[in-house]
Amino acid sequence: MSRFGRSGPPPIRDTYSLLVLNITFRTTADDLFPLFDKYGEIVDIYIPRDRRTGDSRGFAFVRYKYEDEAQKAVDRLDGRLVDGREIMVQFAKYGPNAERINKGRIVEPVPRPRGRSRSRSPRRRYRDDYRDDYQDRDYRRRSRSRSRDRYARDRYRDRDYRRRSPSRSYSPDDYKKRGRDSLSPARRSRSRSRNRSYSPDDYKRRGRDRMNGLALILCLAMHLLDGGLFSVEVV
DNA sequence: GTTGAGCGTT
Repeated sequence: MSRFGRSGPPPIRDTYSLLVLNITFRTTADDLFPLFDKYGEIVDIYIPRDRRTGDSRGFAFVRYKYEDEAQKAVDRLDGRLVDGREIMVQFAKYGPNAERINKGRIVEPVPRPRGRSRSRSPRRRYRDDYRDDYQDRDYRRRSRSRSRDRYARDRYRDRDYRRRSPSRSYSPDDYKKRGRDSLSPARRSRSRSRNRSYSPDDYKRRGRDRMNGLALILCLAMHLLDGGLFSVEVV
């Protein structure tokens, strides 16, 4: 996704991962790149998302090639206001496969459970997404208005993010504007459902109609009884 | 249209 055109994540040996917390749910790797690129050579940017909805989970990983540059990014970008929120930038502590990480760099493969004890509780560090709290109706209608294929191109390398379409491109002005926009509700797909408002009159008329129907049936029944079609002996 | 502690991929 956030890689540079290849498939799969780029090799992560000898890279330094930063964890970027507190980003907006609509901040993309494209938004982050111009910021972080200023401090060094970026290998990859990855924004974990909910696998069902595709929504951002609100944080990102930025991988640098060199430690000092990563460190510089931490120093300069930690606490910075991005899209209206103060981001937190720090070295990642865990790798993609839960490896231990030191200064953003993998130092220990995957923590092996020693012995034969398979009884170790599964690492559920993160919220358990796939549970019943999804009533399989909500995530279905989430509009995916922000295209997801935007990552699939070698955008960063070409440094063409400055002149991209105004809608999603980065530019100082854009950045400012976006910051403002983020404070006001984003206007996206305006497929508003038609106002199915019932006027009070409608409501009354409906009630009347129903009553009339009932009365009619009642009358008919009485009439039939009265007319002796059904001889009902009352004792 | 919403959320807000936290550590990731084909």
